[in-house]
Amino acid sequence: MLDIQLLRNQPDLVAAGLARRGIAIDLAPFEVLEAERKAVQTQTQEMQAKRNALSKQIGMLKGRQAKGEDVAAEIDRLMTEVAGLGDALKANEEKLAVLLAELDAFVSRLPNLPHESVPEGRDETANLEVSRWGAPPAFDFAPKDHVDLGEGLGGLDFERAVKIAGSRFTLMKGGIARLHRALAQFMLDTHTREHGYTEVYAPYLVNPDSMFGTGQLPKFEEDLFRVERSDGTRLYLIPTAEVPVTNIVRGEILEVDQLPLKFVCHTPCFRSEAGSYGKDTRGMIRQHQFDKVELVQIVAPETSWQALEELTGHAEAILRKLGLPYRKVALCAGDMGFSAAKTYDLEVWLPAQNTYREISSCSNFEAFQARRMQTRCREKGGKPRPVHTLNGSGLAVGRTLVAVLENYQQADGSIVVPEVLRPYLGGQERLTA
RNA sequence: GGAAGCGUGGCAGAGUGGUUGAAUGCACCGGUCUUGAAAACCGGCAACGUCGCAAGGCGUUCGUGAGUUCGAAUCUCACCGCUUCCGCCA
Repeated sequence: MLDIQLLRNQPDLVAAGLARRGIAIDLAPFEVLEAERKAVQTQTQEMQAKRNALSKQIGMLKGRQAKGEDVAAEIDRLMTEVAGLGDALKANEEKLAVLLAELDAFVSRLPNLPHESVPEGRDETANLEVSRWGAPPAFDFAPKDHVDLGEGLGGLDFERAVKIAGSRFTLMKGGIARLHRALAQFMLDTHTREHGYTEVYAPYLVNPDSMFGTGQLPKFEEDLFRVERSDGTRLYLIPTAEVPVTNIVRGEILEVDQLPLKFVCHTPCFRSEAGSYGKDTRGMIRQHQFDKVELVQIVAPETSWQALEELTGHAEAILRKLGLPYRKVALCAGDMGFSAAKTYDLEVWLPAQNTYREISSCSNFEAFQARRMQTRCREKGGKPRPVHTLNGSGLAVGRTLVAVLENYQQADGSIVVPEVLRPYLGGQERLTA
Protein backbone atom coordinates (compact mmCIF):
# COMPACT_ATOMS: atom_id res chain seq x y z
CA MET A 1 0.00 0.00 0.00
CA LEU A 2 1.25 3.42 -0.89
CA ASP A 3 1.45 6.01 1.86
CA ILE A 4 -1.82 7.91 1.63
CA GLN A 5 -0.01 11.04 2.79
CA LEU A 6 2.11 10.81 -0.33
CA LEU A 7 -1.02 10.68 -2.46
CA ARG A 8 -2.42 13.72 -0.73
CA ASN A 9 0.71 15.82 -0.64
CA GLN A 10 2.56 14.77 -3.78
CA PRO A 11 0.03 13.33 -6.23
CA ASP A 12 2.22 14.28 -9.17
CA LEU A 13 5.05 12.18 -7.82
CA VAL A 14 2.74 9.19 -7.43
CA ALA A 15 1.31 9.64 -10.93
CA ALA A 16 4.84 9.87 -12.35
CA GLY A 17 5.89 6.70 -10.57
CA LEU A 18 2.87 4.78 -11.76
CA ALA A 19 3.40 6.10 -15.27
CA ARG A 20 6.77 4.37 -15.26
CA ARG A 21 4.85 1.14 -14.79
CA GLY A 22 2.74 2.03 -17.77
CA ILE A 23 -0.25 3.01 -15.67
CA ALA A 24 -1.94 6.25 -16.59
CA ILE A 25 -3.78 7.29 -13.49
CA ASP A 26 -6.20 10.12 -13.07
CA LEU A 27 -5.99 11.24 -9.47
CA ALA A 28 -8.83 13.77 -9.78
CA PRO A 29 -11.49 11.36 -8.43
CA PHE A 30 -9.22 10.62 -5.52
CA GLU A 31 -8.85 14.28 -4.73
CA VAL A 32 -12.62 14.80 -4.85
CA LEU A 33 -13.12 11.85 -2.53
CA GLU A 34 -10.40 13.11 -0.25
CA ALA A 35 -11.91 16.60 0.00
CA GLU A 36 -15.26 15.10 0.90
CA ARG A 37 -13.62 12.85 3.47
CA LYS A 38 -11.93 15.78 5.09
CA ALA A 39 -15.16 17.74 5.42
CA VAL A 40 -17.20 14.81 6.70
CA GLN A 41 -14.51 13.60 9.07
CA THR A 42 -13.97 17.01 10.62
CA GLN A 43 -17.68 17.48 11.11
CA THR A 44 -18.15 13.98 12.52
CA GLN A 45 -15.35 14.40 14.99
CA GLU A 46 -16.75 17.72 16.18
CA MET A 47 -20.12 16.11 16.80
CA GLN A 48 -18.51 13.21 18.61
CA ALA A 49 -16.58 15.62 20.78
CA LYS A 50 -19.77 17.45 21.68
CA ARG A 51 -21.58 14.23 22.50
CA ASN A 52 -18.71 13.05 24.66
CA ALA A 53 -18.58 16.34 26.55
CA LEU A 54 -22.32 16.33 27.22
CA SER A 55 -22.30 12.71 28.28
CA LYS A 56 -19.47 13.43 30.65
CA GLN A 57 -21.52 16.25 32.21
CA ILE A 58 -24.47 13.92 32.62
CA GLY A 59 -22.21 11.51 34.39
CA MET A 60 -21.01 14.19 36.78
CA LEU A 61 -24.55 15.34 37.52
CA LYS A 62 -25.67 11.78 38.17
CA GLY A 63 -22.89 11.57 40.68
CA ARG A 64 -24.14 14.66 42.46
CA GLN A 65 -27.70 13.35 42.27
CA ALA A 66 -26.60 10.20 44.03
CA LYS A 67 -25.36 12.36 46.86
CA GLY A 68 -28.82 13.88 47.23
CA GLU A 69 -28.58 17.03 45.13
CA ASP A 70 -31.62 17.92 43.06
CA VAL A 71 -30.22 18.20 39.54
CA ALA A 72 -32.90 16.21 37.66
CA ALA A 73 -33.97 19.19 35.58
CA GLU A 74 -30.41 19.88 34.45
CA ILE A 75 -29.93 16.23 33.53
CA ASP A 76 -33.11 16.28 31.47
CA ARG A 77 -31.98 19.38 29.65
CA LEU A 78 -28.63 17.80 28.71
CA MET A 79 -30.24 14.54 27.67
CA THR A 80 -32.52 16.44 25.31
CA GLU A 81 -29.60 18.36 23.89
CA VAL A 82 -27.50 15.28 23.22
CA ALA A 83 -30.50 13.44 21.78
CA GLY A 84 -30.69 16.17 19.15
CA LEU A 85 -27.29 15.07 17.88
CA GLY A 86 -28.29 11.44 17.51
CA ASP A 87 -29.47 10.91 13.96
CA ALA A 88 -27.23 13.46 12.33
CA LEU A 89 -24.20 12.01 14.04
CA LYS A 90 -25.10 8.49 13.05
CA ALA A 91 -25.64 9.57 9.44
CA ASN A 92 -22.28 11.30 9.43
CA GLU A 93 -20.49 8.32 10.89
CA GLU A 94 -21.97 6.04 8.26
CA LYS A 95 -21.11 8.41 5.47
CA LEU A 96 -17.55 8.67 6.74
CA ALA A 97 -17.21 4.91 6.93
CA VAL A 98 -18.29 4.62 3.28
CA LEU A 99 -15.84 7.32 2.21
CA LEU A 100 -12.96 5.74 4.10
CA ALA A 101 -13.77 2.35 2.59
CA GLU A 102 -13.79 3.85 -0.89
CA LEU A 103 -10.47 5.56 -0.33
CA ASP A 104 -9.03 2.36 1.06
CA ALA A 105 -10.27 0.33 -1.88
CA PHE A 106 -8.70 2.82 -4.26
CA VAL A 107 -5.33 2.93 -2.54
CA SER A 108 -5.24 -0.86 -1.99
CA ARG A 109 -5.29 -1.43 -5.73
CA LEU A 110 -2.41 0.88 -6.57
CA PRO A 111 0.92 -0.90 -7.09
CA ASN A 112 4.18 0.16 -5.51
CA LEU A 113 6.27 2.92 -7.03
CA PRO A 114 9.46 1.77 -8.79
CA HIS A 115 12.75 2.72 -7.17
CA GLU A 116 14.81 5.30 -9.02
CA SER A 117 17.35 2.65 -10.02
CA VAL A 118 14.72 0.56 -11.84
CA PRO A 119 15.19 0.57 -15.64
CA GLU A 120 12.55 2.27 -17.76
CA GLY A 121 10.38 0.10 -19.97
CA ARG A 122 6.95 -1.38 -20.49
CA ASP A 123 7.63 -5.11 -20.73
CA GLU A 124 10.27 -7.81 -20.38
CA THR A 125 12.08 -6.73 -23.55
CA ALA A 126 13.29 -3.69 -21.61
CA ASN A 127 14.73 -5.69 -18.72
CA LEU A 128 18.37 -4.99 -18.10
CA GLU A 129 20.98 -7.72 -17.87
CA VAL A 130 23.21 -6.92 -14.91
CA SER A 131 25.63 -9.82 -14.93
CA ARG A 132 26.31 -13.32 -16.19
CA TRP A 133 27.93 -16.29 -14.49
CA GLY A 134 29.15 -19.54 -15.99
CA ALA A 135 29.30 -20.71 -19.57
CA PRO A 136 26.51 -22.74 -21.19
CA PRO A 137 27.74 -26.34 -21.57
CA ALA A 138 28.90 -27.45 -24.98
CA PHE A 139 27.37 -30.76 -26.10
CA ASP A 140 28.76 -32.97 -28.84
CA PHE A 141 25.28 -34.38 -29.28
CA ALA A 142 21.79 -32.86 -29.56
CA PRO A 143 20.74 -32.11 -25.98
CA LYS A 144 17.30 -33.32 -24.92
CA ASP A 145 14.83 -31.39 -22.90
CA HIS A 146 13.92 -32.40 -19.34
CA VAL A 147 10.70 -34.10 -20.47
CA ASP A 148 12.53 -36.54 -22.73
CA LEU A 149 15.32 -37.00 -20.22
CA GLY A 150 12.94 -37.56 -17.32
CA GLU A 151 10.71 -39.96 -19.20
CA GLY A 152 13.77 -41.80 -20.46
CA LEU A 153 14.91 -42.27 -16.89
CA GLY A 154 11.44 -43.38 -15.84
CA GLY A 155 11.26 -40.51 -13.33
CA LEU A 156 8.87 -38.02 -14.92
CA ASP A 157 5.36 -39.12 -15.81
CA PHE A 158 3.17 -36.34 -17.16
CA GLU A 159 0.51 -38.65 -18.58
CA ARG A 160 -0.33 -40.10 -15.21
CA ALA A 161 -0.17 -36.67 -13.59
CA VAL A 162 -2.93 -35.63 -16.00
CA LYS A 163 -4.92 -38.71 -15.03
CA ILE A 164 -4.58 -37.93 -11.34
CA ALA A 165 -5.05 -34.18 -11.32
CA GLY A 166 -5.04 -32.64 -14.79
CA SER A 167 -2.65 -30.63 -16.86
CA ARG A 168 0.13 -28.58 -15.27
CA PHE A 169 0.90 -31.17 -12.61
CA THR A 170 3.96 -33.35 -12.25
CA LEU A 171 4.45 -36.90 -11.09
CA MET A 172 8.02 -37.70 -10.12
CA LYS A 173 9.39 -41.11 -9.22
CA GLY A 174 12.57 -42.81 -8.14
CA GLY A 175 15.89 -41.05 -8.63
CA ILE A 176 14.30 -37.88 -9.96
CA ALA A 177 11.93 -37.55 -7.01
CA ARG A 178 14.92 -38.08 -4.80
CA LEU A 179 17.01 -35.54 -6.66
CA HIS A 180 14.17 -33.07 -6.29
CA ARG A 181 14.12 -33.62 -2.54
CA ALA A 182 17.92 -33.37 -2.39
CA LEU A 183 17.81 -30.00 -4.10
CA ALA A 184 15.38 -28.58 -1.54
CA GLN A 185 17.44 -29.87 1.36
CA PHE A 186 20.66 -28.60 -0.13
CA MET A 187 19.13 -25.15 -0.48
CA LEU A 188 17.77 -25.11 3.06
CA ASP A 189 21.07 -26.29 4.49
CA THR A 190 23.05 -23.69 2.58
CA HIS A 191 20.84 -20.79 3.62
CA THR A 192 20.67 -21.79 7.26
CA ARG A 193 24.34 -22.75 7.65
CA GLU A 194 26.04 -20.20 5.44
CA HIS A 195 23.66 -17.27 5.06
CA GLY A 196 22.18 -16.91 8.52
CA TYR A 197 18.54 -17.72 7.82
CA THR A 198 16.20 -19.36 10.29
CA GLU A 199 14.31 -22.32 8.89
CA VAL A 200 10.54 -22.01 9.04
CA TYR A 201 7.66 -24.39 8.48
CA ALA A 202 4.46 -22.49 7.72
CA PRO A 203 0.83 -23.08 6.72
CA TYR A 204 0.11 -23.79 3.04
CA LEU A 205 -3.40 -22.38 3.42
CA VAL A 206 -3.78 -18.80 4.60
CA ASN A 207 -6.59 -16.38 5.35
CA PRO A 208 -7.57 -13.36 3.27
CA ASP A 209 -5.83 -10.93 5.63
CA SER A 210 -2.50 -12.59 4.95
CA MET A 211 -3.09 -12.46 1.19
CA PHE A 212 -3.90 -8.78 1.51
CA GLY A 213 -0.79 -8.15 3.58
CA THR A 214 1.64 -9.23 0.88
CA GLY A 215 -0.43 -7.78 -1.95
CA GLN A 216 -2.05 -10.80 -3.65
CA LEU A 217 -5.48 -9.50 -2.63
CA PRO A 218 -7.67 -7.75 -3.51
CA LYS A 219 -6.41 -7.45 -7.06
CA PHE A 220 -5.16 -10.89 -8.00
CA GLU A 221 -7.67 -13.31 -6.59
CA GLU A 222 -8.03 -15.06 -9.97
CA ASP A 223 -4.39 -16.20 -9.73
CA LEU A 224 -5.07 -18.09 -6.52
CA PHE A 225 -6.64 -21.41 -5.58
CA ARG A 226 -9.42 -20.81 -3.11
CA VAL A 227 -10.83 -23.18 -0.53
CA GLU A 228 -14.36 -22.49 0.68
CA ARG A 229 -15.26 -23.73 4.12
CA SER A 230 -18.68 -24.81 5.27
CA ASP A 231 -18.90 -21.85 7.65
CA GLY A 232 -18.60 -19.43 4.74
CA THR A 233 -15.03 -18.38 5.41
CA ARG A 234 -12.33 -19.03 2.90
CA LEU A 235 -8.69 -19.91 2.76
CA TYR A 236 -6.26 -19.63 -0.10
CA LEU A 237 -3.50 -22.00 -1.15
CA ILE A 238 -0.24 -20.08 -1.00
CA PRO A 239 1.25 -19.09 -4.37
CA THR A 240 4.59 -18.67 -2.59
CA ALA A 241 5.96 -19.04 0.93
CA GLU A 242 6.40 -15.27 0.85
CA VAL A 243 2.81 -15.02 2.01
CA PRO A 244 2.80 -17.03 5.24
CA VAL A 245 6.39 -16.16 6.12
CA THR A 246 6.17 -12.39 5.62
CA ASN A 247 2.88 -12.39 7.50
CA ILE A 248 4.65 -13.83 10.55
CA VAL A 249 5.16 -10.23 11.65
CA ARG A 250 1.79 -8.84 10.56
CA GLY A 251 0.36 -6.35 13.06
CA GLU A 252 3.48 -6.34 15.21
CA ILE A 253 5.80 -3.64 16.47
CA LEU A 254 9.36 -4.99 16.50
CA GLU A 255 12.37 -3.67 18.35
CA VAL A 256 14.74 -2.34 15.72
CA ASP A 257 17.71 -4.10 17.30
CA GLN A 258 15.98 -7.46 16.69
CA LEU A 259 16.22 -6.78 12.96
CA PRO A 260 16.91 -8.08 10.44
CA LEU A 261 14.75 -11.18 10.65
CA LYS A 262 15.85 -13.71 8.04
CA PHE A 263 13.65 -16.70 7.30
CA VAL A 264 13.98 -19.54 4.83
CA CYS A 265 11.03 -21.79 4.08
CA HIS A 266 10.46 -24.70 1.74
CA THR A 267 6.86 -25.11 0.59
CA PRO A 268 4.82 -26.18 -2.34
CA CYS A 269 3.36 -23.23 -4.25
CA PHE A 270 -0.03 -23.26 -5.92
CA ARG A 271 -0.93 -21.02 -8.84
CA SER A 272 -4.00 -21.08 -11.02
CA GLU A 273 -2.00 -19.79 -14.00
CA ALA A 274 -5.16 -18.15 -15.28
CA GLY A 275 -4.34 -16.31 -18.45
CA SER A 276 -1.30 -18.40 -19.32
CA TYR A 277 -3.14 -20.88 -21.55
CA GLY A 278 -0.87 -22.30 -24.15
CA LYS A 279 2.26 -20.95 -22.47
CA ASP A 280 4.95 -23.44 -21.43
CA THR A 281 2.54 -26.33 -21.81
CA ARG A 282 5.30 -28.89 -22.17
CA GLY A 283 7.12 -30.15 -19.12
CA MET A 284 7.34 -28.81 -15.62
CA ILE A 285 8.28 -25.20 -16.27
CA ARG A 286 4.85 -23.78 -15.47
CA GLN A 287 2.83 -25.84 -13.01
CA HIS A 288 -0.17 -25.45 -10.74
CA GLN A 289 1.94 -26.96 -7.98
CA PHE A 290 5.69 -26.62 -7.56
CA ASP A 291 8.16 -26.51 -4.71
CA LYS A 292 10.16 -23.47 -3.85
CA VAL A 293 12.65 -22.51 -1.17
CA GLU A 294 11.91 -18.93 -0.26
CA LEU A 295 14.06 -16.33 1.46
CA VAL A 296 12.32 -13.59 3.42
CA GLN A 297 13.88 -10.66 5.25
CA ILE A 298 12.24 -8.15 7.56
CA VAL A 299 14.66 -5.23 7.89
CA ALA A 300 15.08 -1.70 9.20
CA PRO A 301 14.17 0.81 6.47
CA GLU A 302 17.69 2.18 6.04
CA THR A 303 19.14 -1.23 5.24
CA SER A 304 16.77 -2.64 2.66
CA TRP A 305 18.72 -1.77 -0.46
CA GLN A 306 21.85 -3.39 0.82
CA ALA A 307 19.70 -6.32 1.93
CA LEU A 308 18.35 -6.76 -1.60
CA GLU A 309 21.86 -7.14 -2.97
CA GLU A 310 22.74 -9.64 -0.24
CA LEU A 311 19.57 -11.67 -0.61
CA THR A 312 20.03 -11.87 -4.37
CA GLY A 313 23.59 -13.02 -3.71
CA HIS A 314 22.28 -15.80 -1.47
CA ALA A 315 20.10 -17.09 -4.29
CA GLU A 316 23.00 -16.80 -6.72
CA ALA A 317 25.16 -18.85 -4.37
CA ILE A 318 22.89 -21.84 -4.91
CA LEU A 319 23.23 -21.63 -8.68
CA ARG A 320 27.00 -21.32 -8.40
CA LYS A 321 27.36 -24.26 -6.07
CA LEU A 322 25.27 -26.29 -8.46
CA GLY A 323 27.41 -25.10 -11.37
CA LEU A 324 24.41 -23.83 -13.30
CA PRO A 325 25.05 -20.95 -15.73
CA TYR A 326 22.78 -17.99 -15.10
CA ARG A 327 22.32 -14.30 -15.60
CA LYS A 328 21.02 -11.59 -13.33
CA VAL A 329 18.41 -9.24 -14.75
CA ALA A 330 16.97 -6.03 -13.32
CA LEU A 331 13.28 -5.95 -14.21
CA CYS A 332 12.09 -2.78 -15.87
CA ALA A 333 9.33 -0.70 -14.26
CA GLY A 334 6.61 -2.14 -16.47
CA ASP A 335 7.52 -5.78 -15.82
CA MET A 336 7.67 -5.73 -12.03
CA GLY A 337 5.13 -7.32 -9.73
CA PHE A 338 2.47 -5.33 -7.92
CA SER A 339 4.20 -4.89 -4.57
CA ALA A 340 7.83 -4.56 -5.61
CA ALA A 341 9.93 -1.40 -5.61
CA LYS A 342 12.73 -3.25 -7.39
CA THR A 343 13.19 -6.80 -8.60
CA TYR A 344 16.14 -8.84 -9.81
CA ASP A 345 15.34 -12.01 -11.69
CA LEU A 346 17.88 -14.78 -11.87
CA GLU A 347 17.62 -16.73 -15.10
CA VAL A 348 19.20 -20.14 -15.49
CA TRP A 349 20.51 -21.53 -18.74
CA LEU A 350 18.28 -24.21 -20.27
CA PRO A 351 20.13 -25.97 -23.12
CA ALA A 352 17.01 -27.43 -24.72
CA GLN A 353 15.39 -24.02 -24.96
CA ASN A 354 18.72 -22.43 -25.83
CA THR A 355 17.91 -19.54 -23.53
CA TYR A 356 17.86 -18.30 -19.97
CA ARG A 357 14.67 -18.88 -17.96
CA GLU A 358 13.57 -17.34 -14.69
CA ILE A 359 14.46 -19.46 -11.66
CA SER A 360 14.43 -16.81 -8.96
CA SER A 361 12.88 -13.43 -8.36
CA CYS A 362 14.28 -11.22 -5.60
CA SER A 363 12.49 -8.06 -4.58
CA ASN A 364 12.60 -5.17 -2.16
CA PHE A 365 9.10 -4.05 -1.27
CA GLU A 366 10.27 -1.20 0.92
CA ALA A 367 7.33 -0.29 3.20
CA PHE A 368 4.60 -1.33 0.75
CA GLN A 369 3.80 -4.67 2.38
CA ALA A 370 4.61 -3.37 5.86
CA ARG A 371 1.95 -0.69 5.54
CA ARG A 372 -0.59 -3.30 4.45
CA MET A 373 0.39 -5.59 7.30
CA GLN A 374 0.90 -2.78 9.80
CA THR A 375 4.30 -4.11 10.71
CA ARG A 376 6.46 -1.51 12.37
CA CYS A 377 9.74 -1.22 14.18
CA ARG A 378 10.72 1.06 17.00
CA GLU A 379 14.02 2.46 18.09
CA LYS A 380 14.43 3.09 21.80
CA GLY A 381 12.24 6.04 22.66
CA GLY A 382 11.27 6.56 19.03
CA LYS A 383 8.01 6.42 17.14
CA PRO A 384 7.10 3.21 15.35
CA ARG A 385 7.64 3.29 11.60
CA PRO A 386 7.01 0.68 8.93
CA VAL A 387 9.70 -1.94 8.39
CA HIS A 388 10.92 -2.90 4.95
CA THR A 389 10.32 -6.39 3.60
CA LEU A 390 12.16 -8.42 0.99
CA ASN A 391 11.97 -11.84 -0.47
CA GLY A 392 13.44 -14.00 -3.15
CA SER A 393 13.38 -17.54 -4.42
CA GLY A 394 16.36 -19.45 -3.30
CA LEU A 395 15.43 -21.24 -5.61
CA ALA A 396 12.38 -22.58 -7.41
CA VAL A 397 13.02 -26.28 -6.86
CA GLY A 398 11.15 -27.64 -9.88
CA ARG A 399 12.90 -25.38 -12.31
CA THR A 400 16.24 -26.12 -10.65
CA LEU A 401 15.57 -29.79 -11.25
CA VAL A 402 14.87 -29.03 -14.90
CA ALA A 403 18.12 -27.07 -15.12
CA VAL A 404 20.16 -29.85 -13.50
CA LEU A 405 18.68 -32.50 -15.80
CA GLU A 406 19.29 -30.47 -18.93
CA ASN A 407 22.72 -29.05 -18.07
CA TYR A 408 24.17 -32.28 -16.65
CA GLN A 409 22.79 -34.66 -19.28
CA GLN A 410 25.06 -37.14 -20.98
CA ALA A 411 24.92 -38.56 -24.48
CA ASP A 412 23.37 -41.79 -23.15
CA GLY A 413 20.54 -39.91 -21.44
CA SER A 414 21.97 -40.31 -17.96
CA ILE A 415 22.52 -37.40 -15.60
CA VAL A 416 25.69 -36.58 -13.71
CA VAL A 417 24.78 -35.55 -10.18
CA PRO A 418 26.34 -32.17 -9.23
CA GLU A 419 28.94 -32.74 -6.54
CA VAL A 420 27.21 -30.69 -3.86
CA LEU A 421 24.12 -32.90 -4.10
CA ARG A 422 25.89 -36.24 -3.80
CA PRO A 423 25.93 -36.26 0.01
CA TYR A 424 22.14 -36.05 -0.14
CA LEU A 425 21.95 -39.04 -2.47
CA GLY A 426 24.16 -41.42 -0.57
CA GLY A 427 27.14 -40.50 -2.71
CA GLN A 428 25.43 -41.38 -5.97
CA GLU A 429 27.28 -39.81 -8.92
CA ARG A 430 24.94 -40.50 -11.78
CA LEU A 431 21.24 -40.98 -12.48
CA THR A 432 20.60 -43.78 -14.94
CA ALA A 433 17.54 -45.53 -16.29
C1' G B 1 -17.87 -33.61 18.83
C1' G B 2 -19.57 -32.62 24.49
C1' A B 3 -18.65 -29.41 29.11
C1' A B 4 -16.58 -25.25 31.58
C1' G B 5 -13.62 -21.00 31.67
C1' C B 6 -10.75 -16.98 29.62
C1' G B 7 -9.16 -12.91 25.91
C1' U B 8 -7.22 -5.37 29.01
C1' G B 9 -1.03 -1.34 27.19
C1' G B 10 6.10 -4.43 25.82
C1' C B 11 5.04 -8.07 30.06
C1' A B 12 2.28 -9.15 34.60
C1' G B 13 -2.27 -7.61 36.47
C1' A B 14 -6.65 -4.26 38.58
C1' G B 15 -11.02 -2.61 36.70
C1' U B 16 -18.65 -5.16 36.04
C1' G B 17 -22.44 1.23 32.89
C1' G B 18 -20.46 7.70 34.21
C1' U B 19 -14.84 13.21 34.87
C1' U B 20 -11.18 5.32 32.97
C1' G B 21 -7.16 5.59 27.58
C1' A B 22 -7.53 2.67 31.61
C1' A B 23 -4.96 1.61 38.98
C1' U B 24 -0.55 -0.98 40.49
C1' G B 25 4.06 -3.65 39.61
C1' C B 26 7.99 -4.95 36.18
C1' A B 27 10.57 -3.43 31.84
C1' C B 28 12.14 0.98 29.24
C1' C B 29 13.74 6.46 28.83
C1' G B 30 15.39 11.16 31.35
C1' G B 31 17.07 13.33 35.96
C1' U B 32 18.89 13.71 41.36
C1' C B 33 22.43 11.31 44.50
C1' U B 34 27.50 8.63 43.79
C1' U B 35 34.64 8.73 42.19
C1' G B 36 31.80 5.06 38.98
C1' A B 37 28.00 1.44 39.15
C1' A B 38 24.00 -0.51 41.91
C1' A B 39 20.20 0.86 45.24
C1' A B 40 16.96 4.79 46.52
C1' C B 41 14.16 8.98 45.04
C1' C B 42 11.75 12.39 41.19
C1' G B 43 9.69 12.65 36.32
C1' G B 44 8.29 10.44 31.63
C1' C B 45 6.46 6.30 28.83
C1' A B 46 0.16 2.92 24.02
C1' A B 47 -1.28 2.80 18.90
C1' C B 48 -3.79 4.67 14.91
C1' G B 49 -6.48 8.55 12.55
C1' U B 50 -7.47 13.67 11.88
C1' C B 51 -7.13 19.22 12.18
C1' G B 52 -3.08 22.72 12.70
C1' C B 53 2.90 26.49 10.25
C1' A B 54 3.51 25.13 15.23
C1' A B 55 2.25 24.60 20.24
C1' G B 56 -1.45 21.68 20.74
C1' G B 57 -6.59 20.12 20.00
C1' C B 58 -10.10 16.43 18.66
C1' G B 59 -11.56 11.42 17.38
C1' U B 60 -11.05 6.01 17.48
C1' U B 61 -9.14 1.69 19.80
C1' C B 62 -9.60 -2.99 26.20
C1' G B 63 -9.74 -10.37 20.64
C1' U B 64 -13.17 -9.07 16.01
C1' G B 65 -17.94 -7.44 14.28
C1' A B 66 -22.88 -5.92 15.26
C1' G B 67 -26.40 -4.16 19.06
C1' U B 68 -28.55 -1.63 23.77
C1' U B 69 -27.55 3.43 26.05
C1' C B 70 -27.07 10.40 26.56
C1' G B 71 -22.62 7.44 27.91
C1' A B 72 -19.72 0.58 27.18
C1' A B 73 -13.36 -2.41 28.95
C1' U B 74 -17.94 -3.16 31.89
C1' C B 75 -24.65 -5.24 29.36
C1' U B 76 -26.67 -8.40 24.74
C1' C B 77 -25.73 -11.38 20.23
C1' A B 78 -22.51 -13.58 16.61
C1' C B 79 -17.70 -14.84 15.23
C1' C B 80 -12.32 -15.73 16.10
C1' G B 81 -8.58 -17.44 19.37
C1' C B 82 -6.69 -19.68 23.89
C1' U B 83 -6.96 -22.94 28.43
C1' U B 84 -8.85 -27.24 31.16
C1' C B 85 -11.71 -31.87 31.34
C1' C B 86 -14.21 -35.87 28.41
C1' G B 87 -14.63 -38.38 23.59
C1' C B 88 -12.26 -39.42 18.88
C1' C B 89 -7.93 -39.61 15.97
C1' A B 90 -2.91 -39.09 11.92
